[in-house]
Amino acid sequence: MGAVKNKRMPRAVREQQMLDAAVRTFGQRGYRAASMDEIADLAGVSKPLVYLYLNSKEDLFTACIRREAKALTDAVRAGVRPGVPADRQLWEGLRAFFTHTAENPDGWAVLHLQARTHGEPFAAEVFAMREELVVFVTQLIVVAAREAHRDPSLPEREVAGLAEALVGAAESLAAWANAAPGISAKQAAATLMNFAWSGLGNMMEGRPWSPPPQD
Amino acid sequence: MGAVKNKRMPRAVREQQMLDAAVRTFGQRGYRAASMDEIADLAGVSKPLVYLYLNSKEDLFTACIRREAKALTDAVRAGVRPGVPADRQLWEGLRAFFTHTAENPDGWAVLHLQARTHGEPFAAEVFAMREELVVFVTQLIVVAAREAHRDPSLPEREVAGLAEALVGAAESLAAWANAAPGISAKQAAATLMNFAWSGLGNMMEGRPWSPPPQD
Amino acid sequence: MGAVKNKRMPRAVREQQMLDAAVRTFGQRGYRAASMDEIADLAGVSKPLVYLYLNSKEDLFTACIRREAKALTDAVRAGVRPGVPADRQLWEGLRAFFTHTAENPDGWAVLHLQARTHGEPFAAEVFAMREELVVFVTQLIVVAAREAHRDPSLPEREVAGLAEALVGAAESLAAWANAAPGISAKQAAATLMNFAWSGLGNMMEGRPWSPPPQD
Amino acid sequence: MGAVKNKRMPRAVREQQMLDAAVRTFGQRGYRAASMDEIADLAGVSKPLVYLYLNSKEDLFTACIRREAKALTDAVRAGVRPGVPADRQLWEGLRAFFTHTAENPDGWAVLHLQARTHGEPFAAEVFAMREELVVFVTQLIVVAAREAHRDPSLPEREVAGLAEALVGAAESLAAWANAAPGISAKQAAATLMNFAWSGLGNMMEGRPWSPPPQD
DNA sequence: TATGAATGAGCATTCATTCAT
DNA sequence: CATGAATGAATGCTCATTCAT
Repeated sequence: MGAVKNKRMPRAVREQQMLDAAVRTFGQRGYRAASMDEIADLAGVSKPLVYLYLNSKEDLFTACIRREAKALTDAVRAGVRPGVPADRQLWEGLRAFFTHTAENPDGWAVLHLQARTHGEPFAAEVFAMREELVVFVTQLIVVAAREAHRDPSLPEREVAGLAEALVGAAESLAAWANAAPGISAKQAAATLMNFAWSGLGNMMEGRPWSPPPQD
Repeated sequence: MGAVKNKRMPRAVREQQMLDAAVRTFGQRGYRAASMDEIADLAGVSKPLVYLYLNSKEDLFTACIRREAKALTDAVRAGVRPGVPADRQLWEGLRAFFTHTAENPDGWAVLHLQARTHGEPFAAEVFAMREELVVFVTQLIVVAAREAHRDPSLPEREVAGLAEALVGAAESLAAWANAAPGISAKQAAATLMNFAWSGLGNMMEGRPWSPPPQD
Repeated sequence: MGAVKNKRMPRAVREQQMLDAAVRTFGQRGYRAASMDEIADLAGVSKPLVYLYLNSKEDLFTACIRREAKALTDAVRAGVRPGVPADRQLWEGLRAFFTHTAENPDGWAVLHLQARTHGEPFAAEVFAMREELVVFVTQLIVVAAREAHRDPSLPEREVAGLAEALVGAAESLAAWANAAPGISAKQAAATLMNFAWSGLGNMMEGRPWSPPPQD
Repeated sequence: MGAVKNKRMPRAVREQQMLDAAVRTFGQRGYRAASMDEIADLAGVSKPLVYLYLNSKEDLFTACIRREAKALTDAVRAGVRPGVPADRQLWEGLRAFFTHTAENPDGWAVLHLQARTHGEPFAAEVFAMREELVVFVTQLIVVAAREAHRDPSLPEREVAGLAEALVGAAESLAAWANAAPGISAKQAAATLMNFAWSGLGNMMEGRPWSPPPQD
């Protein structure tokens, strides 16, 4: 078995152990390739107990997705201070995002890779979380436009596309930063922030965005 | 069966039929959920013939990935005219990319969703293709910097990260454009080009990148 | 849960509650399909308590069979007045039989359908009850023959067969009367009594048996 | 394995072997207690082949019911000569019925015990067969009444009840004759015919029905 | 070139039953 | 008197893969 067998634990604790094991297994093997046997084993319990508490493989997977989605959005929200300027908020959010995904690779794999590839119901769960992030970014873009004292002339659909592109780039970079050794969460965030805020054209004109000195 | 049964066809033709069926099935059901039965049926042949020609499910999946990866990179390359300025080349590449993925949703699903989620060997195949695109973009960035008559002061790793972010954003937008009705490949390309070249900051200062008029 | 949870009840009462729940569940789902979980739940107790009182699923099923068998034979016996003529006794017994089975469909299902279909030990229990009824009917036939002032010329084995046929017909009609709406216990008893006493031949000669007027 | 392994048989043959094994297993163990493993083993094939040919346990059971029901009704029909008088036809039908059930105890157990106890869909299958027999008997009763030159004064529902009782008695006696050693199909048929045609009352008056001498 | 016949191995799920309190 | 926590052992079903023709 994969864990020390602590017998007779309260239900809530056992459930978390099971979710831990499930996230790890789903993240590494994939939804279909992960077997309930392996998950139960890794959690240090028998299979029937997993079913007693979490009903089915589908329900277990959904529970994993929900837990990890909440953990990620909570982490991003907790990393952003509401009062500061929009670009600053974006920067903080990105840092929190890259930090969390780096620290929870299996959870991130479940959300980013597995949940989207195994049927509507699961994809819908991640989609909801993703929308939260997209909305958050969209608002920041709008606020930033207002702060720049310019016409908020960007049409709505355009803004949606930009937010989508930004979130997509972040998701992609998270995998890149995890794979490439020596890329810290901070570096990943800086790269993306630069790209998003200044654009390639500007950067090459020697006018990059630069992170606040104390970060 | 899914196709008219034409007996005794040359091997090359049969293989393409099988790959067509496989890409469609893998793209829609996922690697594990796709059964060899369904693929053989959809291809209009018996299962043993599939094995005779393509050896195993893994090999078949790999063959799908390779074919679709080649088709995508070929499409991008074919869409870019070598002589033109770097930003123009980038724009053309993005258009070709979004057009191809929109026209081959199953192939794109195989590459973007399935291949990365089912183990190292398959992920490595897509990774190779992705690298081709990243390298292509990286070169464009370097050339653009040179064309801007500036020091290539961007450190190499930084450039790699930018290219990565751009490709990631493109991949993400491909899914978005496919899902949202009414978003054309051209619109998606424009959104991303604007975002990448000018950056959010510039765009809000009223200095967006704008596509060449004749496109 | 299926019943109000009254804590701390005397054992005898709890046992009856469990048997009630078990008869209902076994009767409706069948022996194998009935789960101890469902029975315990319907009885409003925890599973270990069911095991504490009734030992095992087999024992529980046996207890159900015995209780229902006794209830049925008691009902038949109670419905028959000893002093009256044999055909009259048979008529009273049939009425009691059809009335009881109509009022206890789950119990009757346990005896007639479930107990006989799930292995020797259970079938033997019902067989014993059935024998009681067959013996009762056999005696009535013998007495009737004597009352008719005829030689008891019917050989013993023949009489046994007749009783068997009568009981079998009754069992079959019980299901029929329960299924067909509008067939009362009395009607079912009359149909069978007529059939058994007069026979088809006689009935068609216009000489049916007729029930006593006051019934 | 339970049978000699003859490899590579045509599908139709294998299917019959599987049905043979299934009828035997279902008849002896019951629907739920019978395992697909045991059936496959007894048929001398692997489980997947059983599923390939018969789809599911439910479908397999249904196939058994249909085959055995058809065999039984065919046997009864084949045993009855259309031209002869009604009581003679009934007698021939009963003989064929008892002979067939005695020769196919497992098939009879499937129909009489198992199919009726495991859910509506299965019960409906047997019900259909039973109805055929009931209709057959009902017609015989009507014809007999006409042949007796009497008013067909028996109301329709009454006749239905009589036919039901007769078939029920036959079913019950089939089990009895199978269980009691030394009771031949002919004896069982005679007992029932006597009971049904003459009635207990008549028999005790010394006026039994008697089988045609040549039988 | 092509296929009907066949299987070993694995997987999600359920259930009767017991232990510790 | 009563229960929450836990499991060993099946069971129905599917799938990738091969053999004989």
